[in-house]
Amino acid sequence: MAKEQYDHKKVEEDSRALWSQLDLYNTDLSNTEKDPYYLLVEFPYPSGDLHTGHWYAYAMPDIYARYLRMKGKNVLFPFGFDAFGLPAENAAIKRGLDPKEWTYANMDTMRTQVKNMGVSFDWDKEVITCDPEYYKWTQWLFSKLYEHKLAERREAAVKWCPKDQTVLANEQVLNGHCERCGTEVEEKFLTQWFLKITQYAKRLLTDLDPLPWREEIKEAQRAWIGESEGAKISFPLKNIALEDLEVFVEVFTTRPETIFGVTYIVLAPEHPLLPTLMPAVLNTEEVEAYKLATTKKTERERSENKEKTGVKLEGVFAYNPATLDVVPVYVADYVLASYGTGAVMAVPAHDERDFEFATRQNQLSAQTQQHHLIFDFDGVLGDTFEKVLLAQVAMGNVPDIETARNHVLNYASKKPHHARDHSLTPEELQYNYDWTDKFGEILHANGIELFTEFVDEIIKIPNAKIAVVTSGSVKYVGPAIENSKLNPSHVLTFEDHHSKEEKVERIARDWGVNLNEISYFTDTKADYYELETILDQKKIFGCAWGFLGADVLEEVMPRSQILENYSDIHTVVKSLESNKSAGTMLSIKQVVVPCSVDQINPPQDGLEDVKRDTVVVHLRDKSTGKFALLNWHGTLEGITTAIMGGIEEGQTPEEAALAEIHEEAGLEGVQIIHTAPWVTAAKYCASHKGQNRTAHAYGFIAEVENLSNQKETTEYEQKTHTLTWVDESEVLSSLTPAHQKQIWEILHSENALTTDGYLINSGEFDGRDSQEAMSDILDSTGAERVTQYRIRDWLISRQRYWGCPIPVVYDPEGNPHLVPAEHLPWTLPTDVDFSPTGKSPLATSKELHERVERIFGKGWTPEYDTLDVFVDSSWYYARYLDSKNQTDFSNQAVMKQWLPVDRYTGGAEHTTVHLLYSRFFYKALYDMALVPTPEPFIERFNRGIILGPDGQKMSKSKGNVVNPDALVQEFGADAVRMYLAFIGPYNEPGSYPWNLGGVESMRKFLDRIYRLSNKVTDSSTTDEFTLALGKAAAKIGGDIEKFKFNTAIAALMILVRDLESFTEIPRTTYRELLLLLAPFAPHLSESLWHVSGGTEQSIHSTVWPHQDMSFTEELATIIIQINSKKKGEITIEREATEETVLGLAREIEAVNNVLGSDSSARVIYVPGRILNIVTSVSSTSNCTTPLI
RNA sequence: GCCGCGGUGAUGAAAUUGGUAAACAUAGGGGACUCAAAAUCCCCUGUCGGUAACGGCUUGUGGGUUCAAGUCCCACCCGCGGCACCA
Repeated sequence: MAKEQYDHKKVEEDSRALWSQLDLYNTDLSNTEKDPYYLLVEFPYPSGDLHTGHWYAYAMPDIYARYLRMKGKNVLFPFGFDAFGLPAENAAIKRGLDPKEWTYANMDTMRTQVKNMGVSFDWDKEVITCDPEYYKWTQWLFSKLYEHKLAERREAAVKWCPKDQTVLANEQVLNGHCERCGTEVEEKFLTQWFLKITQYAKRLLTDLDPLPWREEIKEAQRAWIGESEGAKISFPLKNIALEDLEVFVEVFTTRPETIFGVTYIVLAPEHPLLPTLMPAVLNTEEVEAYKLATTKKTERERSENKEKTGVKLEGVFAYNPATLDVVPVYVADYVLASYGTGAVMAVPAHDERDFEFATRQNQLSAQTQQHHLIFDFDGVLGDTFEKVLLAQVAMGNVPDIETARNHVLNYASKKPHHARDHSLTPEELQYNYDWTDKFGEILHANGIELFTEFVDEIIKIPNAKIAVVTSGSVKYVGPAIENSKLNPSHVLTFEDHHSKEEKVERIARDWGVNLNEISYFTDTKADYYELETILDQKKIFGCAWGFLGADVLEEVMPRSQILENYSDIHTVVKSLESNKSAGTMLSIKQVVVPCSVDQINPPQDGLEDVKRDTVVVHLRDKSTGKFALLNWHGTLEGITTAIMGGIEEGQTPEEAALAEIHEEAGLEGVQIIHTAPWVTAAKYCASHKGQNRTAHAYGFIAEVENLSNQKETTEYEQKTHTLTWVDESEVLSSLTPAHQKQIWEILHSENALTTDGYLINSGEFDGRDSQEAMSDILDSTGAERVTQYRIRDWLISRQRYWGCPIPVVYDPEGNPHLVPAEHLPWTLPTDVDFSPTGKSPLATSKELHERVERIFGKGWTPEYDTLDVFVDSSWYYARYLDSKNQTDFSNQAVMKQWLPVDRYTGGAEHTTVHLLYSRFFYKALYDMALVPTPEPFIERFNRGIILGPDGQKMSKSKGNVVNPDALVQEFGADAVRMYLAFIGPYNEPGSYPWNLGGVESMRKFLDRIYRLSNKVTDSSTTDEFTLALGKAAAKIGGDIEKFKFNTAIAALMILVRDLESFTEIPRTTYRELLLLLAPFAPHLSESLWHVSGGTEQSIHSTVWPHQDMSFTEELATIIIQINSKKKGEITIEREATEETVLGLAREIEAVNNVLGSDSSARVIYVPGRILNIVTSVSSTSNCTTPLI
């Protein structure tokens, strides 16, 4: 009589002894009779302790390995150690241990622990990367890569971990921190070894597509490789005199079609061209300071600082090959030196980052350079003069206005002379002013009003320092100044003989500002000419205030525009500068118009396409905050839009907007408060005109003070639409046409416009689709189409000790040479100082130096760096196939049979590091005909993470670590394995909190199977048992193949529960149950196998029960539904006809009622599944109990 | 921000790929055996109404397609993961 519980310690010991005696898992790789299957787990770093994660990593694939063997496969399931790495070295530094001894001792411990899990690894194939037998071949493969120009030594900016005192590969830097220790990485410029993974970027990408991996793994790799299609465009550079510098900046862009919108060029601070350009740069100090500041910043600081910084290269310009414009050149660290060409063409209108930079740059220049305003009226105002002249006529001093004007012109003819010749004495000048004296009193009377009005506006300009310059005619302006809001500090008084130069210099001195920070408003042509030689032309604002030279000054800025805008100096500057691309302010020029197609009236084929300019105005009622919308009637019934209409000939968009508000809403006195930054378009068919239209829309937000003086609109307007007011939050959802929604969104966006559309402001390409025109634009600019990758070459040098020595030596001239194959393995010296100094520990080895000189000659020196450990692990799966081979890295014949790996399981953290490196390495070997296939792994499963019972990641500091050893002691290895298998699906990226009761419940389940042996008899099996076993075997087998161990165990539980309901179980049935249990609980199943049968053979070398197909035809449960609600069920042969089922279903009262009362009832029958009766008659009657 | 994956009871999770939602467990409740406890066995356990038979509702939210939707389509919300100034 069996006991209640099994003795897991004895069971496990006995089983292990048997397996070792039978040498069960030593795979014969040369066996060609059985189908080979290569199951690979990521080999561990020998840290010395085995935790829950290791159990999960090895015991789960073991279920599959055991299952596959039972299915008759020749399974290779090898194990080894990724034994080079920092912890060994740190143990050496901290505790004075020998890294080698420490590592080998840890491996001994881990081997025992792994064996206690009952994992069926083939230890015979074991690989240890720090073993010279292994790293000899790592070195040999490195040599091959070097010979094929895939390994290269070069100087580059590299990531440096100050804590680990070594460089890191890009893949080992997470968010600017060292992946291993979390220390913030620094940037250094060093000569290091690289593997040219970038050459394989394209193939790593395309070969990914057919792999049956989970999408998130493939996506992660794709993102890491980061392919983008674009073009390289060359911009010639010019100096301040716009002479060619014979230097070209090449930029990379993915949107070459926006080249007409380029307003500046940006170079990365590390751009190699920069030193060449410096002689042409005027502000060298500023540029050097910026470069220094950025190189001091860490990568993290650079990207954390959201504000984009940069400096302009004064005196250097780039020539846009498309627009033939000259644009400024900046140095800014938002451009990365290591990507593309390290330079970009900035299109602020259509690129988010350029937009940010340009906006910020414009804000800065507005702040720093527009603060000092000078208004110089020379004492006379043009409009005043007109009034004065009229007054003179009226008073009879002159007969007519013509005569009056001639007096004035006579005066004026002397003015330019006096302005240029400052040798005139005040006495001499006095003569010229006699004429003006005559007008003095009248000026006094009439001039004040206009001046005061002007000053009132000027004074509102925020943060502006204002000076009003008066001159000899101060006696006329003086009273005006007194009458205005100006105070004495606003006024500087000069004599007429003072030149403009003197004036400006004094202003600068008195205010303590730079000349280039002064903006000058003047009113005369003469002043303008003279100022030109002193001030930057762009800072002079002629406003045609004076009565002369209006023609010239109006060209600079029309007076009407000044009047319109002078309350906002930023607007003045912006609109002025947008006309001059080389100005201080960066223009933001839209070249792509997003275009939507009207859904209700789409354009029709064969009609003429007419362009039309329209306005779309969102009118806001200031008192309620509601917005006006139009509900259209007639043919446009159901459409809701904002106020809208066409722009008539000669109208500005603003004028049109105000006119439409008047027409459609009957409102006046409306203010435009916001203008959409971008023009959008819609295509539709104007069927009444028989034409297709492309409507450009200028969006506006306008505001109305009050609705009290709203007037009736015309009858026509009233008929076509109704005006409604809605809350701001409802506007977007109320608008019906997509284009209207788009305008609303653009009115509220402060971003660049990154969508596609058609081109404007693009010369000959205007009107063409931006995507379609791209290739023609490329051709016209002589651009080169290129594909760029984000991935960088793999930096493999490490300034550490415990790694594979790079098999390179340097001749006395410093040139690298491979260590010849006969000297491999190029062994790691032992006489070294481990302490991390930033220099490689190998440099301290006397033995290494002597070895090099002995072999290669005097003056030759060794390479001191060791290889990144990821090189070691990039090919270990090939070594498993012939791990003891002395003459080759593996075995070609065996590789041909066994590679690629059929299924590779591991952690998600290796997706972009180990997995990508391995694929690259393997492809490189494939190209050298060293491995048989281009991809190393057919399937890749990333396992989930086991969390602590608190749902947090297990860590010693949190005290939530589950120790598997203690659980194994108490419940046995099989229970721990099964609990892990049951916790959830393995091949999903989830995470599972450890449930403390879980292992115990699994143990109880195992005990139930153990106790079931009490019921075993030698009676022969019945169909019932055969059917149940067959079903379970198929289900469990299928689930194991999919790594859905949780549902496999559920099926096993159901089987056990069913068997428990019998008082007697046939021996064959019980033994088949044990077979199904074997992959999950290898020890217990082995033990029970022998107890119940007495065979000498291991259960793990027997065959998985197959489902007897003659028992698969079974009854099906058919669900009877009325209107898709379950009313009962019928168990019947799977193939039963509709009539049969319906006949039986009639016995359900509800069904019968329906079929009796509703002759139109429809019946849907899916054989083996469902019978659904669809009726409009409600089946209120209660249904009877289900039938058989 | 972009990309990917996901969202189902108190919890881990199932669901023949469009066909009985919640299998199998854990936790909880009740019972049997026992002087008692452990062990073992049995029953209940999505939610609302009802003593019950039974009925209504329910797979993040809102729509849609369909005889039928956790599963398909559209919009949105939330969580996790990857990339992130990559032009």
